Amino acid sequence: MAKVTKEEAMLTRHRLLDSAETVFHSKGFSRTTLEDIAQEAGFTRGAVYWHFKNKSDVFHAMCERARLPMEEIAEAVTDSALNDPLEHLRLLCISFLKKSVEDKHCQKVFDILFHKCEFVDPADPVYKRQQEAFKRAEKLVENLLKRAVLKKLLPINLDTRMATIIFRATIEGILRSWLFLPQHYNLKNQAENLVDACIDTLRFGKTLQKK
Amino acid sequence: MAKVTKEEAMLTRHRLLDSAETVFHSKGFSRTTLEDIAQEAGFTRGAVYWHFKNKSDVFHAMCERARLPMEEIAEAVTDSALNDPLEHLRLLCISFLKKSVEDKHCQKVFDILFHKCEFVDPADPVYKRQQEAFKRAEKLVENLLKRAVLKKLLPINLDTRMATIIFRATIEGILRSWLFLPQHYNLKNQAENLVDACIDTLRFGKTLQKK
DNA sequence: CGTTATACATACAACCATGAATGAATGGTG
DNA sequence: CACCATTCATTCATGGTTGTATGTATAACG
Repeated sequence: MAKVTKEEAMLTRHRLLDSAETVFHSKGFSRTTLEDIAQEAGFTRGAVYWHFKNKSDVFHAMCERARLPMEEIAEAVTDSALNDPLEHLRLLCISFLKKSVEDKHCQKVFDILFHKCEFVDPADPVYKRQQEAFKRAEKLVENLLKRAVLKKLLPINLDTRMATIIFRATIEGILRSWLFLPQHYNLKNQAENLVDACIDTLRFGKTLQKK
Repeated sequence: MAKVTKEEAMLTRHRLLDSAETVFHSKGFSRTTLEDIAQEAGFTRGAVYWHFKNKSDVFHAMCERARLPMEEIAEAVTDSALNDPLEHLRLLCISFLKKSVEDKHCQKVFDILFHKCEFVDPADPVYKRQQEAFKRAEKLVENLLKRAVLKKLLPINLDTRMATIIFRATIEGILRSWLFLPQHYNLKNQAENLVDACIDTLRFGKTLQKK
């Protein structure tokens, strides 16, 4: 028993990543061994060490794989809301939240990133990934807010900097809290309302306006 | 060299917890050894095993110690804003955020809880602590919101449930994001504005009103 | 003032995960 | 068809951490 088709090899790679998702999710990053991951997928550690450098590399690959569906969403939204930056932001957040509820892969990976791993070494690729994701999200939001202001969809004197910070923090907080206690309420049903409420803050809040 | 005063023993206990804070914060929970904690404080593992059952027990004690200053804040606020539930909530959040910035102990512990440990086993005391802290915060917020509605400080038809969820998530998200990138902006200066913006959402948001 | 429990340091045994080294079997390639 | 690289399994050596057991000096106590 050894040596399979290239396709089969890619399949085992994905099975290993699936396995990593489940095991990381149930045991946490630090407590899972490569033995756990291999066994869950029906292989041995040899397979893992062939496809990946070490445990951190498995983690990195797992995150990278989960990134694609999210980017697809972003592109789909960009196409559908071309000239309305505020609607763009709205749809982006709603689909982001809904996707995190519906897609079990995304859900697990986000839950792992929020609650089942540690961010310690700033040189760690996963740490840098998160930092960049944060900054990218901020730039995206702030850019959309500024365009919305220009189009008079938001108050002319909106403090876009503070608005961005609080808006992004809210979306993140909503997802993180729900992942921590999913049975607490139905996020899938409430996603629109919650996002709309966030946008209300931008529209009607006096505190976020300068001077 | 052995056997010191009871006071000295209490002092070493606190020094070990200080040490735990710094080491957990710099290396993360899973990567820190009891040897690390002991050495940082100038003791050996024997001292740690005398004062605590194991590493989880150290962690638990560390959290427990950091809890007190936060509760003092809550009490101080309760005294100062007796008949204005909305102002109560406002002061509570502002002082909570400011304390997290000013008090280095609180800051480290929160950073550890957010980014440098894993929440896996629901039976783990620390996991349960967090769950209960979450639920307590929600009840506190919702209670204050309901009282504010009764006092006509907030719209009569406010959906307090959703309002609570989004409000608490925002405050948590703000703190977490700032801890992740503290140099991103000055939270201490902006705390009031951010909290006021959250309260604006409750006041002026149409989406959070029922029907 | 003698005894005992305390507050640590030191020493020891056991386990477990890692990473590399090796093996084996087959698919791809000329 | 022969050879080599691929894909995984198996084995081995190693180190590092844990928990406990033991040692010890002294503060607390009667």
